Amino acid sequence: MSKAEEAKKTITIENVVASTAIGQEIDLKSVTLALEGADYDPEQFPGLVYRTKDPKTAALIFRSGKIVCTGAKSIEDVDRGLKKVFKKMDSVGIKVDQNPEITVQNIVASADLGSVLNLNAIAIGLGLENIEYEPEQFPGLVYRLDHPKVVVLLFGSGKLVVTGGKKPKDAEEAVDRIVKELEGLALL
Amino acid sequence: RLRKWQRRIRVSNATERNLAFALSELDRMASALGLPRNIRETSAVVYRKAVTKNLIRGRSIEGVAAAALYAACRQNGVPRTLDEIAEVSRVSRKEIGRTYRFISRELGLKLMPTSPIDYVPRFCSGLSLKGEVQSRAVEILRQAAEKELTSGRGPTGVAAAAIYISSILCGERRTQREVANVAGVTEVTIRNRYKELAEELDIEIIL
DNA sequence: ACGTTACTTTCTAAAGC
DNA sequence: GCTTTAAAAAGTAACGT
Repeated sequence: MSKAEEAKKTITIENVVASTAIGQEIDLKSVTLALEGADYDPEQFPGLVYRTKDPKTAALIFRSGKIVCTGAKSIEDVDRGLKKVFKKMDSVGIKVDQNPEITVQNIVASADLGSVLNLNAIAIGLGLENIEYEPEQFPGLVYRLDHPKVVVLLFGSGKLVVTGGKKPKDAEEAVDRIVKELEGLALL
Repeated sequence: RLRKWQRRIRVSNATERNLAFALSELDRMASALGLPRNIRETSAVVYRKAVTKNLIRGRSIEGVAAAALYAACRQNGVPRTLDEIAEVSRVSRKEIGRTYRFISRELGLKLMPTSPIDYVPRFCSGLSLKGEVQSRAVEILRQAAEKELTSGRGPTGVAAAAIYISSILCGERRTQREVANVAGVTEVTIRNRYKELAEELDIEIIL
């Protein structure tokens, strides 16, 4: 089996960020008082923070009725988490459309290439103009891809992070390309 | 017609005033760090290029000047850490680092990551260590680079560890605390790096 | 010299300063 | 640009014991 196939098997989705909107304005003040565990400090941030334990997510609820859900480990968990948020809103007297459109905005995934990397050689090989590698500031090498449009963080251990994608397939394509480019340069 | 001329003169004056301020800022920081004239000139060149490409928009003159100085030190092979630049700047280390990344990319500076070797002469002189200790530290760092013991590690920490080992091997031992202070890293970092170097390079350290 | 916590980098939406 | 949220990677730092 190819190294690309092996690496793709190690992909783990670590965080999914999604946005949605209930079609209604919300009085965050009253919601804060009605929902236990709700954090709302308009001086600091205009959104109300509400956390769910299963799945573990954090929802940011805004006056406009727009909601951002972060922390889910899968797209399914985003839906489950938001369903719970909607139910809670409902129980507090806010009429919520139980099936609003949910848009995945960002997916963070990790993976393992299986062998250590020489980041210095990779920085030169992939081109200093396309890469950011400043070990004084951060141990990871930053590689921005155009297709798919994601950002990959490569580490000396061979592990990596792919972020910026909107679907699981973006991470797979990114790993595939990274492996092939590194193999082409004999750096993997 | 006349207004257009006045505007040009005004813009010109503002541009020249800003450039003069930036150059004096570069000079002030360079003096505080005791940097030689060639680096001050390099930093001025980098700053002028940034102005020519309109990279100052949305950024402070101090921030771009600090980033230009940081870049100039690296271009000349005598890097200062972001912490050292930040100490003589009014801008935060975080802001200098982000501005450096921006102008580096926009100006196509294509600088290689800082090598631990470039810190050896300065750190060694700060510890009053002789040339023999320096060359031995450099040799350790060359081997470390070949065995890929530097990927992702902070250059100053690796350099400090090599100097620590070298000082012991040469019979001019410096304590981890002394080396840590000169290199601007913690003793914990030196300990982690030197243990790794000693083991991977089969160097026996007898304390 | 441990252990723990926390900060560095990347991404993304939200409303408002 | 900033503010807040979540998450991983690995290095470094700063606490406390």
